[in-house]
Amino acid sequence: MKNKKIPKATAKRLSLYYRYLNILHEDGKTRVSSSELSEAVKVDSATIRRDFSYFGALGKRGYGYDVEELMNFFSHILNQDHLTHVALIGVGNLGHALLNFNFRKNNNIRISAGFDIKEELIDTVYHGVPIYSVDDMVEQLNIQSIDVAILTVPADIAQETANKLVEGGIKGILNFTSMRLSVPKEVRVHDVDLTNELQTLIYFINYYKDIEDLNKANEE
Amino acid sequence: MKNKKIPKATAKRLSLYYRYLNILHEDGKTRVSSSELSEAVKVDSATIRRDFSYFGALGKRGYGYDVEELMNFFSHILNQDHLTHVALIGVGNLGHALLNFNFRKNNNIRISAGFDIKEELIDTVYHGVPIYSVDDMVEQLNIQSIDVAILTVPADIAQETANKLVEGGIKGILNFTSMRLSVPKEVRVHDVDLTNELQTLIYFINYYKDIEDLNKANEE
DNA sequence: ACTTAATTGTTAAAAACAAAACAAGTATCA
DNA sequence: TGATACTTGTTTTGTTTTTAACAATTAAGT
Repeated sequence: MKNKKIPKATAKRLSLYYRYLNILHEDGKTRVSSSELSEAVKVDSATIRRDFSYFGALGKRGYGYDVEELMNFFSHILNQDHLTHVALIGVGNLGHALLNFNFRKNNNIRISAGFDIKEELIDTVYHGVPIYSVDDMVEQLNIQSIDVAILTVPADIAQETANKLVEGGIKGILNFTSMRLSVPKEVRVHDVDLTNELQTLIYFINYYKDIEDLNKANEE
Repeated sequence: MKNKKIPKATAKRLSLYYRYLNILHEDGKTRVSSSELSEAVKVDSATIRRDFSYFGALGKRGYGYDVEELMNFFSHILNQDHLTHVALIGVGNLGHALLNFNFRKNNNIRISAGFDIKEELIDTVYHGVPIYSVDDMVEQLNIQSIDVAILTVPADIAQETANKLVEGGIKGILNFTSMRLSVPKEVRVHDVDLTNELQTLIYFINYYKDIEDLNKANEE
């Protein structure tokens, strides 16, 4: 297996490309150019071509890319043929929403276990997902050989819960808590920081307003 | 008002810094060094100092930063003294969770209106937030002078809904849909792509596994 | 067959970002 | 007060990412 180094920035766009290729395929399109795709995914066409080229010559000059071929290629790259079992830690408001969320539209991802401390949740089944006690978490993670966890617990127990996840042999954590986690370097953490996203958006809006004001002021 | 250009990457970290400064302050800490903060927020200490320095000399050599002073400074930068009204478009599973989410812990953000098409939701109040019909959205956005929207509608109506938001004078959209939106350049969109986040995490996990295998293979 | 228009893959340049290194300044303590 | 240890702010260096530009190639039409 060829193993050129794929830049992080490129890797983060692969899933997006794959999704839009699926849409094009469903719409019956057979070919697509980098500039067409660029309009859809809002990524510069040169960046798209560059991204694709890390995986070899996938298109044809003067023609573009074959939608189905490219889709199948990315399907493989993104492990669509292998089912990844995911655990949901903390079945509160957000956890609940994520259980119901369309991850299953991607048939390579399945939330196969939930964990919580609330007695009334333990040993129940939500949306087809059994909920266990956090006390049994390390054990269950091992038994079910789960290696990805979605963390949606309160901030004050985020780190200790992460420690247990590591103990349970987890390889990746999608961290929705407001805390930054300390984990061994072989465990990968992706932060989804909703408060930060919203605050940053607001900052940018105000910042750009200032810039516009400044531009007006500079017309002297 | 001084208006040096703040790099995008720096801007995205400001809210995180602010949050941790608050935690330190609550814990009664009066001073903090860049290396201490670095451990907490998982950002290189040099990057922290560089980030801070865009706003001037905020610390003291040989001492560090005064927690309260720095916190107040960022509070101002992040518009904590000004209430931003936010609309939630689409009160489904995820929307529901976000209504209940702790944005109100930040006293500068308030979700002040929800919009949906489901008759049973319209004219009700969830968690203190009134839900309106999407038909009245443009009107209400104007009346309530809301300029930020959280978009949690199904993919197939994402773009048309975004168009209405633009019509309603929205300045920023936090986009939870799986679609990339076309909006005028003065409107800012931040994408929170949950499927992408999870897929990317899985990709990285497998990718690094490959790298390790490769390293072993290369021991020849 | 030839011409024209289209589009890739890649090279080169630019921009953005991160990290290392260190001089300048400050605190602390004997 | 002087010496030592510490920590910032900034300069320099290195890395990553984006974008522009264009030669090479293909498709399609005449």
